[in-house]
Amino acid sequence: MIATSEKTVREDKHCPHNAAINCTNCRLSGICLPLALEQDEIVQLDEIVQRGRPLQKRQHAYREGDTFTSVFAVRSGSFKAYSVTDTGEEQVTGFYFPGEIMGMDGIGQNRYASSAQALETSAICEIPFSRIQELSGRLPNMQGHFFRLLSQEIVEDQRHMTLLSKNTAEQRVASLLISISARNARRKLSPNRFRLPMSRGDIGHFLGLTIETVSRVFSRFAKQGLIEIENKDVSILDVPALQHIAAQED
Amino acid sequence: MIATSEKTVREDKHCPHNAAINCTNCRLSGICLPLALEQDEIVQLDEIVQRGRPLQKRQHAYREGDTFTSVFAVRSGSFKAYSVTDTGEEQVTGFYFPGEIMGMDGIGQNRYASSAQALETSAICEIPFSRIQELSGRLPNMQGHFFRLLSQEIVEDQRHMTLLSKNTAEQRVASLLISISARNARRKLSPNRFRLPMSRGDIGHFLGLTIETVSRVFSRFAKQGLIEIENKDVSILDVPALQHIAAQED
DNA sequence: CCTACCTATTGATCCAAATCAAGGCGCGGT
DNA sequence: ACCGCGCCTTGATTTGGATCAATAGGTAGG
Repeated sequence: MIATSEKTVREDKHCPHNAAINCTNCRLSGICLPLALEQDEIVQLDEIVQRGRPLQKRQHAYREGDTFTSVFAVRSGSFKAYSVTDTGEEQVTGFYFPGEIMGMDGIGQNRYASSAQALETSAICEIPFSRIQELSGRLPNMQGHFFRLLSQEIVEDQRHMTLLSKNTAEQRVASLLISISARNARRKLSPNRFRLPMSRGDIGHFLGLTIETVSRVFSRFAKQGLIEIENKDVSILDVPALQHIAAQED
Repeated sequence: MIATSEKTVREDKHCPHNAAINCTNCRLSGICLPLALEQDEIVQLDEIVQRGRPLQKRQHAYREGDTFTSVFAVRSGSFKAYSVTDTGEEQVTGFYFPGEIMGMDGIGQNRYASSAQALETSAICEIPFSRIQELSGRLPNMQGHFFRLLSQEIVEDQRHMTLLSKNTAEQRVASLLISISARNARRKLSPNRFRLPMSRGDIGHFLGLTIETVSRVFSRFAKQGLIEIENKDVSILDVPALQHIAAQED
């Protein structure tokens, strides 16, 4: 009932990464599911959340086509969600960082519409959807929070459509850097210096660009003094300039 | 509490288009909200649905930035949902036909993320979201149906992202024709002969193409004998060929 | 019925990013 | 420490669709 594929997480109380973690003491509670809940409601949520052993790089939390059972909160590390087209090309539909919820595209068809793969060693919280529905029936805050979460994903996807349909390569890359920077800031990490967990290819498959174009844009930004980039480590030197580019001004 | 903008629909019991319409006898009940509900549940839904006078072409059901209050079911006619970028360009995020629900992008931020404009004289059912939440708390079917609706919109948006990022102009246009054809079939209308309610520009703004490219692709399809097109009236002559193109085979 | 404007078609040219191609270098494995 | 394979960068060339441009057709208003 819980496991969906050979690589799904399993309980493992002995792993130090899992010890004594619950929603109440989790440092992500301010940006994750508990956000909208009262203290006693968080306790109820906590009871249905299943915490597994860490996933290694390239392991999947779920796969496109698997029967939908749960949504997943990222606790540490990062994921890409992607689907594969008829011609075998990969479309990355999103990146997920700690505190963010993935897997909601599976609700409608009872199977996941995308696969979620760890970009580095990562930990997740699995939340069985049947329990969420049950809880949502009793707790209006929970129901409202989930409606909002789903709606926000729609809005983000529509923004991404606009990016893909209207923006230049430079605008797309700048937008991604700004987005990752902002999400880091939300988690009290440096917005100016971070490591990109995904490959150039992943970025290209997300932004609708080839790997060569992504690479060239990074080089150009570096040459212009907007960023420093060495491999996957980025420093953003001129945030306003990047924001300016991303906002397609001029 | 109900009205959101100067152009929002108003009750008008004298309009023949509205007479004696409710969810139980509506011929769209098989594809609209009542889909997942029991008979007595439909009656409860019916009580919160507000039916307005028809909207004329170019009138809006709601506008980007308006405070979110309701979602809308299309009863007749058609709509485009669109948002405007920083540079004033229009991105069409979707087309809505009878039986389909629009406005769900407003839930997350309490304001609509897009505007919905009638492409022809159209009628809508307004459903206050606060009432939906309340009803969803009591009726698990209703809650489940709404979760599914939201999730399906995510899946469709992600498919559209893939279209915008990977497909050629011909594949995009073929996909749209197939999509409209399939939605007509669902409403027991001809899948082979229909009128496109939107302009070439709207199609371009939806598919990430210029108006010229859309026009050229239509001409090319006509020359190849795949469709006949005269202005907004289309006949699809070779469905399998179009599906083949849309599925990006070859 | 005519006029004026808006929408669509068609042709010519241009350009941003894709594709093709060739090294370089970083990292995991032994 | 070294090897080897993928990943990344950079350069040369091509191309699909954008842009620029001109005309035709449809329709709402007078």
